[in-house]
This record gives sequence, C-alpha cells and structure tokens, in this order.
Amino acid sequence: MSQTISKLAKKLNISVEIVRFYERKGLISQPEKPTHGYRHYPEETADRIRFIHRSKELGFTLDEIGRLLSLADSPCSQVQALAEDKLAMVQSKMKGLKRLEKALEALLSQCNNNDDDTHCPIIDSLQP
Amino acid sequence: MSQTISKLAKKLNISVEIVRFYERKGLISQPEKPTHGYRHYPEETADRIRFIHRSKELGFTLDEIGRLLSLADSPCSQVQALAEDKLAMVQSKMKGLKRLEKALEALLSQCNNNDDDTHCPIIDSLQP
DNA sequence: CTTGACTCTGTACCTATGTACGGCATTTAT
DNA sequence: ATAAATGCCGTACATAGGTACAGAGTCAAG
Repeated sequence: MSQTISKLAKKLNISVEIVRFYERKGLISQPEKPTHGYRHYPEETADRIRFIHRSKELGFTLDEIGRLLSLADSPCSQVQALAEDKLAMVQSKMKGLKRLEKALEALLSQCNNNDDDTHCPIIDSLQP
Repeated sequence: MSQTISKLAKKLNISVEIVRFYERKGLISQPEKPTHGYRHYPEETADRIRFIHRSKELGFTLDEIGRLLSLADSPCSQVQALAEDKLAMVQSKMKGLKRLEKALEALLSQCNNNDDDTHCPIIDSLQP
C-alpha cells in the first residue's frame, strides 16, 4: 500500500517539494524506490510528516524536530528536557512582550494627555 | 566627541560589520566623514543602536524598528497611531505564545504522571 | 619611513524554511 | 502511440539578520 510522492503530498496538503526537502533534511528517510528510482511511501511516512507539522506548530524548529524524532525511543526525561527548554523560551519571550506592552500603554496614555499635536511625548520617552 | 566605527562597535559589543549593516538598512544614518571617507560617530548613534537592540529583543524586526525610529519627527497623532499598531501586534504575538505555552505545559504534565522513564508520552501525543 | 592596525566598498556566504524551475526520464490516459 | 502528467536531480531564489572576505586606501607608533 505505498503511494507516489504527489499522492502523499496531496493527502497532507503540502507540496511535493516539501517532501523532498524534509528528506534532504533527514526528517524522513528515502523510501523504497522500486521502479526507476521513483519514491514510494508507506503510510508511516504520512504519520511522520503529521508529527513534524504538529511539532512545528508548537514552535519547534526542524532541527529540534529531528532530535525529537530520534528521541522517540529515548527515556522520557530527555524528551521532557527539550520541551522544557522550549517552554522556558516561550515564557521568556512573553515576559519581554509584556514589558513592551506596558511600555507602549504608558506611552499612549501620555499622548492622551497631550494637547500639542506637533510634538509627541512618545518620542522623548523612546530616547535612551 | 566623535568616535571611529571600531570604537563604537567595541563599546556596544557588536561587530564593525553590524554597524555598517544597520547603515545599509537605513537604521542609522551615515555620519560625518571628515577624513578620507572615514565614519565618525556621535554618541547619539550609540543610543540609537541601543534602542535598536532593545527593540529587537522584544521581537521587532529591523523593518519595524526602522518605522519606530522614523516616528521621531512626526506629529503626535501619527506616532500614536503607529504605537497603537505595535501594541496590537505585541498583544497578538502574546496570544500566540500563550497558546503555545498551554500546549507545552499540557505535554509536560503528561510526563510528570509517567512512571516509565523508558517511554515518553510526549512522543505519543505528537504522533497522529 | 615602515609596519601594523584600521577603514573603505562591494560582494559572497551563512542559517532556516521553504519555493520555483530547467532539463530529462517515465508513467498514464486517450 | 503519443501527449500530458508525474517523477527525478540539482540548483537558484526568497527573506531576515547577519558574517566574512578581498583588495585598496589611511592612520598611528616606533
């Protein structure tokens, strides 16, 4: 029950090029190529690509996903460590954005108390 | 009180090339070049680059930072409008990160209920 | 005055994640 | 049997944000 690259791509709603791209990146392995070098994929490859896409949505890079995939049979603690790193990164980014949000809100409130449209207090605040 | 490009770069702990790169991108203007085309920077350039770096840490692209910087001589109402755009962008970015955080936390909580270190439930969750 | 440290411009290269295309082989539909 | 579709490989391009030279000019110390 194997399928050509375009069938696979269509099923996953991605381009044929992306399948080959993932192969070049080592995320999926080159399958059996019975007739004249044509790739024929088993259903597991589709699963693997779905895994890749889910992980991508969670903010993992393709490199990290490669590591995740190779950890598939590793102790839970290793996988956990990777996810924890990612979580820490996300949380630190959020902290920075929260700071910025506060700063922008503060700036905007200064504008609201400003009668003089020719000069903006935001600019003064942005200057170090 | 002007300084050469390498003095500036060293003070800011960045490479000389980056200073020129920012110049090419229009983020800083080419300064006075009194002797044979050598750049000599006033202290404001250092301030400007510090501003760029702070903004970068908060997830602004260089293009966006360019726009922020160009607000300097605009009427308050324009500055305000752009700041509001940024605020909306920041909030939307935070929303995305929050979703990610929740997803990662959900994965990790599965690990914590897992006695079997030889097999990770994260991998199962990502599997279709 | 020579040597070594800077500086200039311009271009090429790098990573990440693809996208697109040229040129040729093969398979499938008519 | 032939034309269209699909496949292959290799390479170039795109974006963002740099990084690294090459080759030539200039400045500063001994």
